[in-house]
Amino acid sequence: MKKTKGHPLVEPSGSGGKIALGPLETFIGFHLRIAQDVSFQTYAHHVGESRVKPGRFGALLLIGQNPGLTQMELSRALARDKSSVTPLVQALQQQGLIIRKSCDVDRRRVTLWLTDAGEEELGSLLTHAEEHDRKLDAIVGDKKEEFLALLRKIVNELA
Amino acid sequence: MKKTKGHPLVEPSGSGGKIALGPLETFIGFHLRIAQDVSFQTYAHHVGESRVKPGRFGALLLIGQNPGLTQMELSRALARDKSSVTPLVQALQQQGLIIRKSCDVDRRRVTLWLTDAGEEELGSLLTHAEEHDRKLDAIVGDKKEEFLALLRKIVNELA
DNA sequence: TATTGTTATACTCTATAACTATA
DNA sequence: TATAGTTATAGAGTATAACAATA
Repeated sequence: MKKTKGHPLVEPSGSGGKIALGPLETFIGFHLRIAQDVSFQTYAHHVGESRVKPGRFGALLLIGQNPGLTQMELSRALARDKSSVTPLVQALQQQGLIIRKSCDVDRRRVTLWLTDAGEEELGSLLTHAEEHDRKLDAIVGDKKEEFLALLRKIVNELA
Repeated sequence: MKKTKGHPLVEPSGSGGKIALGPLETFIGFHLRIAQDVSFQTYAHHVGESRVKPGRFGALLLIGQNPGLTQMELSRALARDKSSVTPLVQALQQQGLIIRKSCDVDRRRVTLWLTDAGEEELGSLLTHAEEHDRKLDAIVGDKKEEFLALLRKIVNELA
């Protein structure tokens, strides 16, 4: 992906972007999608050649914040099917970032724990994420709390 | 995916959601991601068994709003590589929703046009999208303009 | 019977690189 | 040389269904 000056779909008019959006101009869902896309791609580019793909960062962080999390709990937290979690945690294990222990009280369950390397990697990823989010903070400015409140409201009323 | 009551990650505390988020609590990027995810899944579920996947809606709409768009223009507008656009437009063509004509003035180019069926399908998709976005409107309320302005600002300053 | 996790399988979306044809 | 589009190919990410082990 080339680095562009301004997003082709949400450009200040007159700058040469001639694509018409029609009804989408005022769709919240559409702008949410583009903003998330740009934010994610910027972050992914920033992290670059990290060993941990952006999509795995969330899992690593949830395990770090909730040691002993089971795969089903992780599945629910990520809102992904359990069969999608299996290859994810296997990859993290293979990278030496987590260990998986079977649960004593319910031997069906697998609990997840960060290794020392996992803690270290998570710390590094968090540093990058914080840098990225500081850019977003600067853009949003003093509207941040209001903005976050609306995003949370969307999540809670739609889910 | 099961229909859940409240998103597992952004739940009013005390409702049984015991997953800790740590630093993510105040990350704009994180909340953007979850909000977009929920919004998208709600829309996808709403459209249901449509012939056109949510991801193709954007392309169909851009062609509808910009008749004669070339594949490269579509590629830039969607911020996707041209090689990703080829199978996309081929699928839309196979569904009888668009036609592709080679451009007279530059015979390398392919221009894209909706068929009557494409117009009809787009109309139906737009109706669903509007219904979905009305839910978002209700959630955001009178903060909508401010909210959209922030989303646009994120896109323009990050891209 | 219900739940946890795995496996087999498949589909979508995306990209890189090499190619053709035009310019 | 540079651009528009295709093809071959590969890699994430995801889901459904059938399964084994356990509750």
